[in-house]
Amino acid sequence: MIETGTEPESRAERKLRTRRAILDATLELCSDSSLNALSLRQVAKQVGIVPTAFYRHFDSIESLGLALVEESFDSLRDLFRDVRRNARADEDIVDGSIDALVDHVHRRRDHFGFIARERVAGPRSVRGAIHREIELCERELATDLALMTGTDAWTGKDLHVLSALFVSVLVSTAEQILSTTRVEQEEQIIATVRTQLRMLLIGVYQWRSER
Amino acid sequence: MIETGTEPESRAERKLRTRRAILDATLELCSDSSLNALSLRQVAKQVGIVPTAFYRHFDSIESLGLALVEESFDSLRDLFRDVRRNARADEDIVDGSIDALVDHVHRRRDHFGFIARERVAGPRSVRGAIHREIELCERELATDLALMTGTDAWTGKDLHVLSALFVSVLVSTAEQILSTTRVEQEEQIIATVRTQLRMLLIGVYQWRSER
DNA sequence: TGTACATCAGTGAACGCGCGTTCACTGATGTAC
DNA sequence: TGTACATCAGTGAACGCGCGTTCACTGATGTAC
Repeated sequence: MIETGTEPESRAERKLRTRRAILDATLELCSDSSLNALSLRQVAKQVGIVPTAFYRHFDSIESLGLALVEESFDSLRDLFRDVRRNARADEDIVDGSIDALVDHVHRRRDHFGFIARERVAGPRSVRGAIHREIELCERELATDLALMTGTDAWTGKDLHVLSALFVSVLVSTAEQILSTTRVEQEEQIIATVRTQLRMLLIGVYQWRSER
Repeated sequence: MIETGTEPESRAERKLRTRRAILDATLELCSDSSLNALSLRQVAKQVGIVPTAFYRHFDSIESLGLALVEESFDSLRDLFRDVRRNARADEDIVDGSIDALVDHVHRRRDHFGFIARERVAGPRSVRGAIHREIELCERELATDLALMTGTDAWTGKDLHVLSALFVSVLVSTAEQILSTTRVEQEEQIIATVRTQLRMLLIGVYQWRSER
């Protein structure tokens, strides 16, 4: 059979495309509220399918939310991977990390906003899934930090504490970036977090864990 | 007229009591979701009034939300006042601040949870009101920090940056405390933030602003 | 290659229900004289 | 103090609408032979 650019989709391909459309419609529709305030019918309408067709793809808005947690954390892990790469290559770990953060938040506003909102206001199961994912990120970052600091001055516990602090600051910064649209305000947010991380780094360089 | 314990309420008193009941019912009903997912009828049912009676007290769920922002930030300012008092009196500023935080979050779980959720997932006007209030808190804290550090080593800008960092860490800690019910987990959260603040303080003591 | 049957994404009608808001009302409380 | 009237928090019926979910269905795609 001759392959052409306008090959008709298989049934599986079409289904996947509708599923994708549902995920995208949901991210758009709950972009300034929580999944709890979103109805299945709103999603179906936005996608252009009849409400009952929704059930061919997800059991409920809640299980759709769990799928979105997974793909949102793929974006967040992309960010962490870039931070790690910048930390190895670049001259300045602070600037490199902030650049990666800003870049990824801009590129996937939808995913980062979704995590920020559902983390505190989503359905219970979605909140739980997000908390587990964040803890995973903290542990992963702690492992990376161990390689950077050496194990002489830092206990594993303190590494996790520091990792959690970094994550807090990054989450908070991401939330601030998401809540502004003015460029000059964003630049100020970035300048602020840059200084904050530098203050923090001074403490980090001097720190010796109690044993 | 002789005052007795069972004096009949005036019309104004009764109205105030219903208003209070509406505010309390709302805090309870949206304790694990956003105002956007809450209906006027649910609130009325919980209070024990007919749905239309709601309008005698508030225009909409949204304006009710703005009233709750005000009273929630009264609780948050109480916390800040206690932190300030502990900072003056106590031996250790870190322990004192954390004690005050934990105490206030426990006492007004409803208010702190409300701020945490509506800050990111509430109606636009409510989010705006919360952001303004948080900025006010940061500025107030920056003024206090100026008195503690002296103005020789710190610019006003850096004081605000540091203040914002403290607020970020406190907000993040409050959110973690709110999302757990297990005592041992809470103790770990507290131990973590204690170490985080100590790391940060090392940086703070060494910091000299660029001029 | 052609045919007969199976699969299944999406349809459309129907259900009972809770929604926000309107309206005219009731009756206890408050006020003016 | 007593009376006549005003105020207003709360009532209850009614409205049109969107909700989640059920069910039997359609018709294009996929598969077995």
